[in-house]
Amino acid sequence: MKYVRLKKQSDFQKLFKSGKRIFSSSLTMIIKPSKELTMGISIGKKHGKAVQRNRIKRLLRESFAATADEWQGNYHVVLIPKVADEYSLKTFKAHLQWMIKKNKL
RNA sequence: UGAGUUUGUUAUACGGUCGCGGGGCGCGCAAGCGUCAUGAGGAAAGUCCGAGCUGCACAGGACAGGGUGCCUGAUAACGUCAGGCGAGUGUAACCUCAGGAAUAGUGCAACAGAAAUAAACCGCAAGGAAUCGUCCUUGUAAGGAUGGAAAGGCGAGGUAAGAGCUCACCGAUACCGUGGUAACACGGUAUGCCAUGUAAACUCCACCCGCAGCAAGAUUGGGUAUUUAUCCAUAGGGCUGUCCGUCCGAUAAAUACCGUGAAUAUCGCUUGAGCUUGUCGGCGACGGCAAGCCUAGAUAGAUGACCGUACACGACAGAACUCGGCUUACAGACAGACUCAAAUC
RNA sequence: GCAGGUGUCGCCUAGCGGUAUGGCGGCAGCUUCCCAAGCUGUUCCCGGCGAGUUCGACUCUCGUCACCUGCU
Repeated sequence: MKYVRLKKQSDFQKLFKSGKRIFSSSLTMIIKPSKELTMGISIGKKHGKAVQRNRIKRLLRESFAATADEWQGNYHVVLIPKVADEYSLKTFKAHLQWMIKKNKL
């Protein structure tokens, strides 16, 4: 399944106001039903300097692309990583799959 | 051999599979698909300086305000760089320095100390007095004490005691000569030295600076026509604080036709004071000439994941209009030059 | 990307070339049967960090670090 990047500031604002929040130990996910599957990433200065932040974004995009086929319905999705010492692709991927299965999205 | 100073270069490498950005080529009406090469730094950082570029009037004037400050050069420009001069630390290589003017003027110098720009507390000496464990007058500034700083330092002569009062040496200032483009250096002569520090206090002198920034700005975001209303020419507005000068009318509503993405889209956006190599000029910064090369351009913002091989097991860190510097962060590796110490020949 | 500002006791602040002020707080005492309130005394900073100018720097200058705000 293909997905589109979520870009507009107003879309983010809508999700933060009225979206449903799902938590795991490494991620917070905000979702809302829509016509197609869109994904955005929110990452702030508390996650480190530019190099660190870029790396987290890459890992999240990679893991979302890998799990995109498992989605049953179409949603707006925003991923927010939690602050940690180390970030790895495996944990992000596993947690995403777990969240999708558990909530039957 | 040991210790140290300094200047450069480099910043994991190679191969395979999947994935991302823009580009070329091919297919396709289009969406897109295939393929080819290509895709972060020495600091991309801090935004501390200087420019280009864009808008404001064609970028103007005066005052205010800000900056720079040994000399000569380099450069598009600079608060940068190079070479030199002076001062300071270190045995030395080397390193550091906002390094103009203090008789144009004003301010400040706490505490201590007799006194802080002004002189006499203790002293030293002469004369006088006396109630004889001292006091008064005059001379003096060597010594003591205070301080960051006390009328240049030290030695000799001199004197009642002293004092550049006199002299030698050192220092300072002025003039002259020589060398140097210059800062300045060296030598000579004179002045007994009217005299503190602070201008990163105000200030003076010389030179420089218009203001804003790519979220600048351009095209489209509605345009055109007509009507009405409001402000209005000694007004209002524009790019900065004020003044001069100069330029221009502005805003809102209704009707008719075409148009409908609005923190967006397209441009600005990467060929440039560009890079590499050679050569010539220059001590050098740098410049001239010739040949070759095209080397990210994103816009929620592209470099990652997995596997294999090698070793020193990989630091600081991610372009956002573009350059020239400065500053700061940084695991290491390699190369050049120099200094000191010890030993040997 | 660009522009501007602030760092002083545990917390909030004043001052600005000569070892730093006040309040809240902490501690001790008085008061009370006990607590609170009140009163009295006392404690707590060497100035975000590193240099320079100066006799002397929290203050002036430069660099640096952290935090905050604005432009959309």
